[in-house]
Amino acid sequence: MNLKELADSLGLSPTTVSRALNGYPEVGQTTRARVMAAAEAADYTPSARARHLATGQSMAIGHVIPLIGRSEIVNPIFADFLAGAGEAYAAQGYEILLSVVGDGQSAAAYRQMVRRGSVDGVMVQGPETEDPRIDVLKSLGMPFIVHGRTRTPEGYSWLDIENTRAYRKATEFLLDLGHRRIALINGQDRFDFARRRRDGYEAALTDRGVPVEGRLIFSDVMTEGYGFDTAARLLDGPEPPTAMLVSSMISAVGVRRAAEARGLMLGRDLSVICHDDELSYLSNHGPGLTFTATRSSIRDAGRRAAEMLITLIRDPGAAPLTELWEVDLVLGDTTAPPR
Amino acid sequence: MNLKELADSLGLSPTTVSRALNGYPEVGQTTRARVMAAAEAADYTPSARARHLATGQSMAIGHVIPLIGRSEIVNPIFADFLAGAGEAYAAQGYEILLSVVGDGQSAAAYRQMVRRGSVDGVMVQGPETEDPRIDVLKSLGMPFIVHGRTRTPEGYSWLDIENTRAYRKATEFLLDLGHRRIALINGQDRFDFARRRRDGYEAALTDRGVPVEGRLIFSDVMTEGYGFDTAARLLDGPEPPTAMLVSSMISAVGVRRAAEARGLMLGRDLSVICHDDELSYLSNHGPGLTFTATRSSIRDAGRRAAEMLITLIRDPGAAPLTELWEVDLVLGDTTAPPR
DNA sequence: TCGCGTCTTCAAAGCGCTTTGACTACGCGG
DNA sequence: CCGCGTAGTCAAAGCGCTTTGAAGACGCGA
Repeated sequence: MNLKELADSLGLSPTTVSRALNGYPEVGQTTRARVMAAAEAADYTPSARARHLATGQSMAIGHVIPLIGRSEIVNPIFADFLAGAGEAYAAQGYEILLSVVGDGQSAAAYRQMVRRGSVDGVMVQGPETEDPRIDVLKSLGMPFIVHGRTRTPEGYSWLDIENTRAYRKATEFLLDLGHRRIALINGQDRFDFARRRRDGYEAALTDRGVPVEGRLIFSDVMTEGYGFDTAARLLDGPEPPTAMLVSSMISAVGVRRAAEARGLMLGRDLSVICHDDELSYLSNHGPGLTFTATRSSIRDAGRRAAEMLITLIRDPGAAPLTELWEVDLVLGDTTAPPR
Repeated sequence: MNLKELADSLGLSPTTVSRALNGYPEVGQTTRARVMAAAEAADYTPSARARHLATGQSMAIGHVIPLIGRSEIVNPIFADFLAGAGEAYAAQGYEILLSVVGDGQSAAAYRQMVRRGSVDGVMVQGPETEDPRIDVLKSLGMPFIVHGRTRTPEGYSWLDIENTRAYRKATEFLLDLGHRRIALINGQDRFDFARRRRDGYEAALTDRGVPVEGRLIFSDVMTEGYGFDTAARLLDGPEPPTAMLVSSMISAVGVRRAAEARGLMLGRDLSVICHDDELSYLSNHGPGLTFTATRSSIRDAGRRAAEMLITLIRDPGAAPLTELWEVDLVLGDTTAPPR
């Protein structure tokens, strides 16, 4: 059943039927009611394809998931971010168009989505300090928003958290407890969030006159295994750190595993602070040992970023929108003065 | 730049240009070369919207992510499944159309995607023993494939793993080691995979004359916290089990946390077998303690299911496609005879 | 020279909507 | 009784592709 058939069956023109269904005011009360009833009865659904062509909109937002590194890892935060964003999109009638591509191919993937007109806006995740995707998107003239930012976050819209300040606070907290050898188990250097966290960490140390030691700073893809391996190496080495600052709770789980394998208890023999994205399947609340953590909900970020993006789509001429979220430092059981 | 303008600039008709670009044979060698060069030079990309309307295809596959339960949890395996599927789709020019919906609304979401013609096929994940989505999709006449199956898996295409056999094997392995009190920390009852795993577990116990005890069987959303809470309760209770069979590695991490908090070491004081989906950020290989596990790559499953779906789309009249994968039981460090 | 098959190319008709501009009917004030 | 504003409806023109059916150009054998 298409619009024309529905119109014929009602003895009306497609124009009137279309307007009745889409809520335009130029349709009489009774006519509208008749049309709605007939559409309902016939189980009529307008063709998205035709509507997209006619309106010039796609009612879809482009997301690109890059597979990181040689082992093509999916960033585990994407699922919850998508869930948050999806909620906001759904509320406004947008769908997600998702592309999964190899590392380094995302700029091309965005470009293709936009050129083809498959999307009305684009979401960028995990920006690097200098991210080529941003210039590509600027030049394409498509609304987009970045979750995170680059080194020079000007001329585009973004939503980010106070990474630097959070890690400075966390480091200061450990320093206040008396720790001096604090390791940083960070994400990959190329990502801007990792650089900012490191900045916060180093600034706190420097302020207190504690030397920044390269041997205590690590960066890699934040898997559980990375946390385990790094902590294992540190704990087995000379002068092991008394505290560790871990950029992901998943890696922190690996750190805990390494510690416990050595009979060390977190919060007694080793202090750990991690960043908690509030992943839905990895909660840091409830009974049992909880991590002291810098906490910010990735799901809320997804939701808000999506809302901002929709605002940009509706008002393309607007100035860039930016939001910078404070991050809580939440006390758990994994921090204590060094023994 | 659209097709008509490109054609005009070449002094050709849109017909010829369209055919030249799409590789149809009715175009002369030299003309084709000219067209390709001009399209390249003008950076011409055909409008996906127009193409979809003209061809009647959407070149997209519908995926729906349900938010499970009151706390709206995202199944952590979805990300890796998507990554695998996305790879296969990309190879054939398909995109993913993703919808995130509340628990219980997925049937409606699928229905809407299909009725609107936004997708050419549909992927169903996490089927329940009796899943209404399957009847809806059958009646809609759209190609679809189910990752997993229902109790009566007939009349549709699916890809599943040997859940029953895997859990029977795992249980037998624990029985062979001498365990008699084996707990099952399973996924939610309503899901078919959980029921089949439980079947395998109970069959193995019954075969050996070991009574099935309701107090040792649990089912819930498989978070880390669920593993922790359940293991904690069991270990603190009377007659704690000497072994646990856990349906997800994430929950198994929680089990490990509960055990270690009580000074129990996995593989010495408590045996644990979990199911390992080979999530990219939670590897069960490498150094340190690894779980004895039933292993099957969720990413491979995604890739293969996507390939099967594309086959179905290309040949709509074909009989249902089904695949049932064997599951490895991989020896790790977390199993030993009871003390 | 004619007719016919082959190779290229094209005009035009969709695909199923939205939206513009025009038209009709009606009521009301002048 | 006329003119005009307003509400309701419609015909037709897009949106930018693909695809059908037809036709022109060309070469070759009869």
